[in-house]
Amino acid sequence: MKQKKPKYKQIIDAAVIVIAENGYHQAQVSKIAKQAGVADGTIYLYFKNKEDILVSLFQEKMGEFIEKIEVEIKSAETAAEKLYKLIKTHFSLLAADHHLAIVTQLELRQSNKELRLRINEVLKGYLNVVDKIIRTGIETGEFRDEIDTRLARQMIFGTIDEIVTTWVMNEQKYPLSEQTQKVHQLLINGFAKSN
Amino acid sequence: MKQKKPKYKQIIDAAVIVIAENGYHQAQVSKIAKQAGVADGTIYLYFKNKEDILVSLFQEKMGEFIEKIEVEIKSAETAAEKLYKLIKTHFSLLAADHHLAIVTQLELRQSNKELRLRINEVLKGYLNVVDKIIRTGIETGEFRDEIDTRLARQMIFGTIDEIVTTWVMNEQKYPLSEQTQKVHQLLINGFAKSN
Amino acid sequence: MKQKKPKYKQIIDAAVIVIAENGYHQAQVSKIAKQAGVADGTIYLYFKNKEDILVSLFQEKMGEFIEKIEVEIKSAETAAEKLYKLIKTHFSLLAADHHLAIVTQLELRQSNKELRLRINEVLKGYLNVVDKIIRTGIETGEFRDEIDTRLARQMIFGTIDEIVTTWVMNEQKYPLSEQTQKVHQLLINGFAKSN
Amino acid sequence: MKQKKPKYKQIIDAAVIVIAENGYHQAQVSKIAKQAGVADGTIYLYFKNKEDILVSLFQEKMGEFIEKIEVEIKSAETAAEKLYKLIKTHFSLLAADHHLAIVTQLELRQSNKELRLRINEVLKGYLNVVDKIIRTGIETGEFRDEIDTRLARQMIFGTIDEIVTTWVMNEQKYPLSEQTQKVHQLLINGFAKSN
DNA sequence: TATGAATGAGAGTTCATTCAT
DNA sequence: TATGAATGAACTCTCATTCAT
Repeated sequence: MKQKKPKYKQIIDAAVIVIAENGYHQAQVSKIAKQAGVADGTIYLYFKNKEDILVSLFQEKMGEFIEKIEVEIKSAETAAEKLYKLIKTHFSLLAADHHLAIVTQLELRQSNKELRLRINEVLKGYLNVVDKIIRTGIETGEFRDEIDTRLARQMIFGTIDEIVTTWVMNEQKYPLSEQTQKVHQLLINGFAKSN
Repeated sequence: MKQKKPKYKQIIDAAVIVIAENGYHQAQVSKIAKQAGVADGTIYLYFKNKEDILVSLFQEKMGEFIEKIEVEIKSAETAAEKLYKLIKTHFSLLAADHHLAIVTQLELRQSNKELRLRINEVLKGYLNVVDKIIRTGIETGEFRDEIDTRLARQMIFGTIDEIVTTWVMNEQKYPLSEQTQKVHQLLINGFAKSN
Repeated sequence: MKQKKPKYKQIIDAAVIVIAENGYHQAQVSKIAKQAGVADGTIYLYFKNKEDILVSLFQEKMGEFIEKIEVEIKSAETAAEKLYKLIKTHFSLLAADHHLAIVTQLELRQSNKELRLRINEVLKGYLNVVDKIIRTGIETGEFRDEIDTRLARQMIFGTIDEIVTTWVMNEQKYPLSEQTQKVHQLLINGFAKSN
Repeated sequence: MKQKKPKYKQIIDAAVIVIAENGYHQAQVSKIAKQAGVADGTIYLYFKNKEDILVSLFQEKMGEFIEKIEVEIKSAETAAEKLYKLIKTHFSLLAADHHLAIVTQLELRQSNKELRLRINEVLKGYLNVVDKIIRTGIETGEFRDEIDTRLARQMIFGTIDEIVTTWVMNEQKYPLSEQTQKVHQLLINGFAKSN
């Protein structure tokens, strides 16, 4: 059913806008339909239910997100460089789409436990990319080999996520990308062998 | 005035249990009242409205949380030790109260933006404690002095929070406290001067 | 938008019945919906809220009321005859619709001040009709020209209203229309030039 | 039980003030108690329930009202003069107590049917005074003897009541007493034999 | 495919009254 | 007499989803 027809993307984009501008709990299906320029009932020709819109939204956007990050990372040689590219791309992509930043950092977190579990499923793709960088770093000897991959991944994701969330909550007043260097330094120091 | 009468705490403790066991959106006032052993109307003799219960809950619990952490930290000499104590106490307190862990890591985050802003106000007390440790570390020369305090604080909080949340989402299957040493190592490496 | 669709009138008629039979404070929206044969939510497709049902009810019914009275009055020549028709039509219309009589004389008066102010707005249409009769009478020389129009209008409306209310409170045990002649006589004597 | 102790009157006067200033539906028992300077529970030592406060209020005030009117009327010779005194006193007493005017003309009418029936019981005392004047007028030959006493009484009461209510609704902007002469004229013309 | 009118379940909060002190 | 903490019943309105057209 869920075909990648124009209307499918149209509805998802409408959902991002409506949620960003009205907040999660004020994003009624009828509002999304209106924003998308379709009737309420039409939504249900493309999505099973409201939750399905949100999960699909996250899948679509996170899919693009991961794709772009993987492209960037490929061109990097060392694990440290790859981590740098990951942070930079993560920051850039969200800084470039304010609506999306609000939706992923603030609004979608208000969803119930069940929906958040499904979102976490999608998030695993991102976390796998992080894991790969860490393992690469250990294999190449850049990172200390007693590092616990899961903890390292949680540190990377937790740090980046917290920084972006604070930035969104402060209404994106300062440039996010400029923090890349420092954040990268802090994280790398945590992993790297001391020389 | 909202005095710390027995019934006040009784209702807050009931709220923690009800929210943890039923989820944020299924935690009706009547359920909390029943759990607390009072009539629905009695709730409103101690709290202005439902939101007030939740903010008060967070204030009370976070207050105790910060108090206990500050006691532990005082007895530590170095900034590194203080950070160790902070992580250990944070992990221990949540590991010791499964209900509270669920409520703070998962359920309370489903609240709307307004309530989350008020919760963030309370959270600032915790973040100030972290800040103090970082500044101490810089002053004593344990930490590199080019460290950005805000980013370091976000790294510490983001990392700890992500670890605890994952742990709660995995239904607290593995011991949290045992991670203290490794987490501390990762973070300290990020801050410490290399020798 | 509030179009005069069948369902709009259907709900208003249901409201009259429910309020007359249960009383103002026992006329829950769900009861009105049931009586109208629609779902609770449907009410809100046609009315903004409960108060809007009541104001609309009064507007609709008073609108018809005034229309019918104006038709009757037109065919009368003298001011005295016009007044006679007004009283007669007023009595007849309420005597013909017991439910409506109860609602307008007893139940709707229990509404709060704000709603009553809005009802009074609607009532002005009726009072204007009365005023016109009085002014006509003065102009044609039937009525004494030192008469204070406002007081005369208050006498006419106050008298009619009090008579109808008493009649409703006495459970409409005696025929209302038969009083027309006497009431008219009393009022006209108040206004007419003595010969 | 209902002894005329100071506290009994104290509570009734508090009720008048609270209802006048807050409106019928915002006049909670607790507010009346506070205004009277007693505890909520104390109210129930002097009144059976909330309705009893309102009926008693009406009884007390209407009692004084009738007493004063009867005193004034006694000194008048003709029925016409008696009617004049009645109107004048009615207007004066309400003009002298703005709170009471609001309560009797606007707020108490929002009570439910049952309470209004009990209030009407009390009102009968007033209506009897009116009746007596009418009968006197007929007996002395001042008034036409084909007059229907009930209708005449309804005309008198309806007219006066409507005038006072409009005056209260217009926030008592113009002097009420000055209308006495004209109102009296209108009514008397209705009843008097033409010469 | 597309529409949009209709559905109906579900919960926070107030306040008159009681009763142990 | 006097207190005031505690009680608990009661109701409007929203919004995801359906289905006849």
